[in-house]
Amino acid sequence: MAPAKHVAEVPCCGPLVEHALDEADAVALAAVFAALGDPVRLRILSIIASQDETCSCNLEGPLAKSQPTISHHTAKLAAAGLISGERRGRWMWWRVVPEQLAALQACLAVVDPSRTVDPSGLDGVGPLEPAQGDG
Amino acid sequence: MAPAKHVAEVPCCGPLVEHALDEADAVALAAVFAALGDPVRLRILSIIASQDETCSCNLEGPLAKSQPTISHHTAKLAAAGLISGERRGRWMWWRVVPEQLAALQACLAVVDPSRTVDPSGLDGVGPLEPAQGDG
DNA sequence: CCTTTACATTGATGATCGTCGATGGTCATT
DNA sequence: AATGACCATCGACGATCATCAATGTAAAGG
Repeated sequence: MAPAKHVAEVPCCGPLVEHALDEADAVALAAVFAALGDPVRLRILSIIASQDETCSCNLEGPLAKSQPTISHHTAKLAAAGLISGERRGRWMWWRVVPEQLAALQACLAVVDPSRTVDPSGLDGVGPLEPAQGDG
Repeated sequence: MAPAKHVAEVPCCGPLVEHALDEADAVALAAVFAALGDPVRLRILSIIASQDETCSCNLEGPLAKSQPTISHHTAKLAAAGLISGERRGRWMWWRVVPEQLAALQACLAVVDPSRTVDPSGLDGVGPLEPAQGDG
């Protein structure tokens, strides 16, 4: 089958705080985030990103998933444009697409200080404050 | 009873390329990304982020969704720690949690340029056109 | 206290997703 | 050519999700 599956694009090249997202853009962007919304895929991406290239056969072991499941998840990540696969002999080698991750980062950019946001609230914004209130 | 809900935290304070994600961390992180994996929630977050505070009543109109649906989505975003709600009189006011977005950004941090990323293979993949002035 | 307004919750339904077993195709080896 | 190894796809099942109608709960006003 042709590997020319539709690769999801990140439509929001700027922070989403600038303006309300269009519906079409929201659908496209949500598809990319949805690809990250699974623990198995997140671990796959993590494993691939931690190395230069990763063979599919190296994913089944650590993730304790069957081969079709791994293939399914890698296909989803590839459709989201987060990884790109290359076939070397019998093995499939995956690598991350840094540009796509960078694009997601841009979408998650919070409002800059120049914007009219109460500075007192953003002053102490640094690491993650353990503000969990379950108790 | 609403505040008793467990607010998801981003366990991965560093880039996920550093090492393979643990399963528990992957589950927690995936929950946050899954909250962003829906177009409606993405638009809700966008609308809230584009303003200082947003009333729930201002969301049903632009999104063309029923009130329970909006409430459901805002609750999910709040459970993911992406927004935080405050009740002022009869209205519910939502605002983003910049720390959580910043934490997600950190997780999406790609490997720094010093690492060996072959740009030749990424030349033709670039969905991101740098020509995005947006202004 | 009662009415109105606004948000949260419940129950139900249709759709999507994650997972696996089975099958087919492609490449390397013999 | 035959065999084995490896990956993608298909079909199916169970689980989760998104959505809405109806109802409950909390706050503001007379």
